Amino acid sequence: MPRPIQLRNLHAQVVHELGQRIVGGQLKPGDLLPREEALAEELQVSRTALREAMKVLTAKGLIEARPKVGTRVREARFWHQLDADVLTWRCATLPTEDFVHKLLEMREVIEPAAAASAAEHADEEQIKRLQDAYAAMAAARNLDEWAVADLDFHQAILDATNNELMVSLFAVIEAALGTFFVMSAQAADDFRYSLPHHEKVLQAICRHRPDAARRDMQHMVADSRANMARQKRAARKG
Amino acid sequence: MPRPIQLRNLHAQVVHELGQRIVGGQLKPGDLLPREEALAEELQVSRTALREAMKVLTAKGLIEARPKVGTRVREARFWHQLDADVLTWRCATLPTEDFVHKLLEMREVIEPAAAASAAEHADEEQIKRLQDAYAAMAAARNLDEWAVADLDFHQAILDATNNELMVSLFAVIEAALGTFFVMSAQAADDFRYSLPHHEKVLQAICRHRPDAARRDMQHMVADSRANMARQKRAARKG
DNA sequence: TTGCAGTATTTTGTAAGACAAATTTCGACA
DNA sequence: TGTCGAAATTTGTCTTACAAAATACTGCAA
Repeated sequence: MPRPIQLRNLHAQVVHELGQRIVGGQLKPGDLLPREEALAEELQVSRTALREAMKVLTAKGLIEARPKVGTRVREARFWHQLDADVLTWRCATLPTEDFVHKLLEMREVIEPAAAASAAEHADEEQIKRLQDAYAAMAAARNLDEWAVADLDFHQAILDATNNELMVSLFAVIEAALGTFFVMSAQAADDFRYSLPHHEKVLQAICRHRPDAARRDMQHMVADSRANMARQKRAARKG
Repeated sequence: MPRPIQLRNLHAQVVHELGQRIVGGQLKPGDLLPREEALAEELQVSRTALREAMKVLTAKGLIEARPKVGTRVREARFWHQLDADVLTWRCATLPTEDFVHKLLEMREVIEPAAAASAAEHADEEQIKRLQDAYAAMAAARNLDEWAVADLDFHQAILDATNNELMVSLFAVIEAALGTFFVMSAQAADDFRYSLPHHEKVLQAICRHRPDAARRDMQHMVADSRANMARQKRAARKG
């Protein structure tokens, strides 16, 4: 008996439901939502709960409400694309090739710079955490364990920059790596292939060598891109 | 007669008011907000409007509500630091030297990469817009006109990457440039000093030279950093 | 027929009151 | 002293009512 996904709050569920409809393309920019009373009835919630959800979606730039005229879906250029929820909704279905490319471009920009900054600013505790994450990757016995440890590793690097703006970009890295994990789930045998790349980056950061850290991270992401392309070809021949 | 700042909606005003109190440090992480009924009375709004505002602040990661225990201000590491509102609230008062440094670090990461990507991906219309923005900068007769055109120029570059994730980083650039404009408001005589830098970047993008665009943009941001340091020294002595 | 003004209508915005659900706290009892 | 259960408090949800804003329409006059 598949019970419905229980998010903590009712309005959180509504946010998720409508957000997914919009970002997923079921509701298109320019579309007019049903009036609040009708939509509330359709979703089986009170107008109060619905409105709390709508305010959140408005804050994410997805919709725009005006008296008398109604509530419209905004153009995609107004969406807060870096918002963790928006990214999650975009990756809910397997992302398009185009979007995967954009995620990779972001990694290529963010991660080498973050690695360099981390090599410069990381304190001992942060380096310890990085080492722990690496150890967990080395010890991973399946793709799931690897994925958790890998995310931890990359987050630890962002944290080690000691720049909270950089840290907030983790949502993007998470989306990119998450997509990659899903795509490589089929070929799950050699999930540890990138461990040497991680070790190099780890060493460079431990030794406080920004340039080396940047270069090694560039290699890691470039390799990741190549691997993704390989996955794609395999999937096509499939 | 200074009328209160009229944001469109009541709850938008409440979002602004509470958001500023939190990000501005008047309410600190761990602090417990008054219960909804009391806070609503303090702010002279209904509980309904207050709750719509609280949901927005929750979505921005600033607060966390739980039944019986109340609503707490979350630790800064959970705040959505890239959110345009959060950035605005942080820059509402003149930012700390530390934060200015972090904004500059972000510019150094984002803008050279964006310029390179723009040189690769920009279409004719996007280049036209970039040229228009440059022309407006060249024609600017005061710091205000310059600021508008400058923001336009940098946004046009992000748009020309044709990567909506990159475009969403404009909120960060806007905060960084905005802070810079405020700081250099005193020495408003040579506000056009960086025009040659902009011209070089423009040319590189027009000619589709990614490497040149990256390098020239690096120079521009480095120069901006040097100028900021100069402002700071002047402010200390002055 | 066309333009304008004023009115009607529709939709979101705000308020208020009641009750449900969750969670902590405190007390009773073993 | 420990554990279980009841009470109290705070957020969560629903309902109803009305205010405000903006469009659409209607009728009048030029």
